[in-house]
Amino acid sequence: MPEGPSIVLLKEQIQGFIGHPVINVRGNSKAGIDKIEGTSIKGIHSWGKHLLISLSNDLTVKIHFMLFGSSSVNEKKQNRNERLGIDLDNGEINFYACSVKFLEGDLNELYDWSSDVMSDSWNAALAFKKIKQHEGELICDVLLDQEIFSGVGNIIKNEVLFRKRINPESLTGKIPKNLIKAIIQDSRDYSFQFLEWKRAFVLKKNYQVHTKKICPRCNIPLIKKQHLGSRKRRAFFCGNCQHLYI
DNA sequence: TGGAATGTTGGAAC
DNA sequence: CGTTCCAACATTCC
Repeated sequence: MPEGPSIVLLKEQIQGFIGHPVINVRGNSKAGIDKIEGTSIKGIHSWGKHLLISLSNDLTVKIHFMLFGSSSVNEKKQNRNERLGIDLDNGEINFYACSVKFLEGDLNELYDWSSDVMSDSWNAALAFKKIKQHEGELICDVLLDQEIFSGVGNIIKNEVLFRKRINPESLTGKIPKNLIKAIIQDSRDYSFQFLEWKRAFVLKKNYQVHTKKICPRCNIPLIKKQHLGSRKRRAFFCGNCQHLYI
């Protein structure tokens, strides 16, 4: 469940555990999860693809799902070992195949919430400033930069570039400023659209280009590049209606 | 059915 | 010493 909106959805689903005591801690994580025992849940936050569970002992559990991670709330997955399971007095949350780490100290010092496209504190003007430092990079790489667009993943990248009609191989510095601003705006708008489609279990059927073969605008074959950019991620795009700026 | 993917880190290699 | 490359992680889907 890797991209930012999926983490926001999970965060919503476990809000009811805030303020509740931990009854038992399970799992094969080597992060020292016994530190969770005897605490209660103080708060639940997210930053980009990070799920952050703050505890009453002032530690925060940071969950990152990487590519394959998953979770289940108030049930266990069959035939799977939990990486981390937390039993509360009103339910349980289980995490599988994810990275578990502990953070110490004030989250506000550790995270810049204004770079999270899903955050109330999202700052589009700041994103624009940061992008100026990356004008020599391809736009497909810049959109995946978690310091600029925290929470944007490969699906959101492909869909936003299609929606804004920009070829992923475009050189960032050559894209007109108004279009850079449009990309920044849509990275947030589309992420919230992604959230609502995911919530309604209709995300995948709403992909326009990601994993698709035909351009829904031009009705011609899409281009698929397997390892595009310095991040070497899959790109799906239309060579006709997505303009290349070089 | 096997290969690849909604991702990141850390260490080796250059 | 900076950068770039690669393995590792480990599950689901087509």
